Amino acid sequence: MSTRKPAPEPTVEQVDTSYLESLVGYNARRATLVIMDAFFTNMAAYGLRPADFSVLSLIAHNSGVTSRQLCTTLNIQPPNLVGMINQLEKRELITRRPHPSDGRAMGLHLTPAGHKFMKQAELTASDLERAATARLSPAERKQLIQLLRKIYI
Amino acid sequence: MSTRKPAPEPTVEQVDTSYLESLVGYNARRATLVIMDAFFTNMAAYGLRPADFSVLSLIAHNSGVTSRQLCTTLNIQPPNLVGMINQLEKRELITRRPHPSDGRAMGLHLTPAGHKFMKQAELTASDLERAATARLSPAERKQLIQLLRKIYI
DNA sequence: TATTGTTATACTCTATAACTATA
DNA sequence: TATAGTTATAGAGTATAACAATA
Repeated sequence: MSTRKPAPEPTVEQVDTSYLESLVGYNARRATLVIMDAFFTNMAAYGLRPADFSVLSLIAHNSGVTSRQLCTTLNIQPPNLVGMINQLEKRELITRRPHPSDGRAMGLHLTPAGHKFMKQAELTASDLERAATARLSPAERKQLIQLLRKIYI
Repeated sequence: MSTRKPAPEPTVEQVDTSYLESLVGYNARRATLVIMDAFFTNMAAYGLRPADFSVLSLIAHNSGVTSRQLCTTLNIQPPNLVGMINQLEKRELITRRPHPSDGRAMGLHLTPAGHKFMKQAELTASDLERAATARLSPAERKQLIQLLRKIYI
C-alpha cells in the first residue's frame, strides 16, 4: 500500500525556455519578428511593408529586372508579386517597359520620383536596423550577417 | 538638338542583392525561412508545426504552466492558442488540470505518452537544426545564438 | 476593476491551379 | 513543350472585439 501523499499540483514561476533557446530556428524567428516589428513601425510612413521594400530596393539596384527574377531572388510566388507591382506602378514609383529581347517579359524600372523615394526609404531602413540591433557592436553585427548567410546561401 | 542615341534598354544578368544583404532583418528572415522549411519537412511525421512544437516543449519543461504564460513567452495571441491546446489534448499528449491557486486558470501537463512523444520530437528537432546549420561550426552556431538573443531579449 | 480563457471574426500572407501570350 | 505574367481562389497565420468566470 502507498502511504505517500499525492504530488502537489505544480505551478510555474518563471517559464524555463532553455531548450527552445538552444535552437537556432527559435532564436532566428524571435529576432526576425523584433526587427520586422520595428520595420512596420518605422516604414509605415512610406507605405511599405517588408516585401514591398525588398522589391523596390531590388528594382532600384537592378534597373530592367523582370518579375520572374524578383520572384526567384526573394522566394516570392509569382501570383503574389502581381498586386505589389500593380500598386507600386499606380503610386508612380516604378514603370514597366517591354523587355528588349523577351516579348513575354517586362523590365521594371524606378521612376525619378521612385529613385528619390527609395533613397530616403533605404536610409530610414538602415537607421531602423541599427536601432533594432543597437546591442550589437558593428563587428558583431557584421559577423551575425555572415553567420546567417551561411545558413540560407 | 540631341544627337545622342537613346539609352539602350538594360537587362539584368545576375540580380544584385548587396544592399538587402547589408540588413540584419533580411538575412535573419531568409535564414529563418530555410530552417522553418526543414522543420516542416522533418517534423511532419510528428504532426507538429513550429508553434505546436514550441508549446509542447514549454509544457514539457514547465509542468503546470498556464495558457497565459505560454502566450506571453511565445508572443502568441490567446485566441490563437485555444485551437492548438484543444488539438494537443484531443491527441492525448497533454492534460488540463485546475490551477491550484487561480480558479480562472488551468495548469497544462504532458501525459506519459506526451513525454515519450516529446523526448523523440526534441531529438529530431535538434538533429534537423544541426543539419540545417551544418555549414556552421559548433562555436559559430553557439555565437550565432548569442548574437540573435541580443536582439530579442 | 482587472485577468484567464474562450468564441467569433477579419485581415494578411502565402500557395496552387489554370489561363494567355510568347519562346 | 516550356516559360513570363496573370487571374481566381484557398489555406495558413495572426490580430481584434467581446463575453463569462474568477481574482
